[in-house]
Amino acid sequence: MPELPEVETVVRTLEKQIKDEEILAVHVRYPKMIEDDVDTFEKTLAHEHFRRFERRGKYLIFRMDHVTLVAHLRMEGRFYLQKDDDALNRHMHVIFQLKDHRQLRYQDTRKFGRMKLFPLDYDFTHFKNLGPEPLSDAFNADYIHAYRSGRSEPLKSLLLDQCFTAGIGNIYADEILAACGLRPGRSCRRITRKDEEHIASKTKRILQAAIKAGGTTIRTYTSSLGVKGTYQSACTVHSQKVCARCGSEIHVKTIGGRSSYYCPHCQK
DNA sequence: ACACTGACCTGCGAGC
DNA sequence: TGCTCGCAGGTCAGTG
Repeated sequence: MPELPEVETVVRTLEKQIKDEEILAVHVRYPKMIEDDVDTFEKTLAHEHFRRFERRGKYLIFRMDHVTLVAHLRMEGRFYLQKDDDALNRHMHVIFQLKDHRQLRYQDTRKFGRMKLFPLDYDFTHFKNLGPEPLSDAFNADYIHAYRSGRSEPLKSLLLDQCFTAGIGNIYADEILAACGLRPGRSCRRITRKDEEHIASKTKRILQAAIKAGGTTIRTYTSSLGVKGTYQSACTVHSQKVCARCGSEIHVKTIGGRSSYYCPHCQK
């Protein structure tokens, strides 16, 4: 499940590997993956070069010469960079033939990922009503206070709301709330100023640590190009049986439609 | 306007 | 062993 740290890792890894590489041709094997007309998509990207690599929330943004390619990995999307004579597997849905006999291959077992083209200078600041980047100064206690006013949803749902802040998914939402000592089911109406400050600071600390570790490798997800993150060993509650802090049994509860892990002893 | 549910997909593991 | 079923989760459309 690529979240912000995993997407950041993929973007930075691809930047190292394919910056200024030319696409000779694109082959889309699963048309629904492309939100544009597939023929136009393939033709537009031919002979474009990967120039700049950006991320907004969980979206990967590739600035080419004349167009911007945006990709969302959803749950299981990943990029591989392989030789063009390496065998394809049946989950590789979009193939970018590069000039140097390599292919950038988008693999997605569950076919949830999407790609779309935008104008070269498209501004993604307010894209899809995405909230501020959690690592930016704009994501602070005052902002959290203003956003949650008038709302009563569980804290877990708030953190997963991409309009609140962009890039947090199920794993990091659980980890952030554990670090704050707050239960995922707690109403966002019932928190204090101190909690708001904790949410802002713990979010930044956890995401930064995860980026440093190259993201989390959990279940089916590994980063592109064989890069494996190591952050999963730092998870204190998510997918855990026992609380790393107090040894209590971790509880799992569905909140906002997602399994939420928490320690009933450490989180109130 | 807000909050919740199901659809999109496939593979995997539990249970019978 | 072999089958069915539920679950995994990011986003969005649809519903209450």
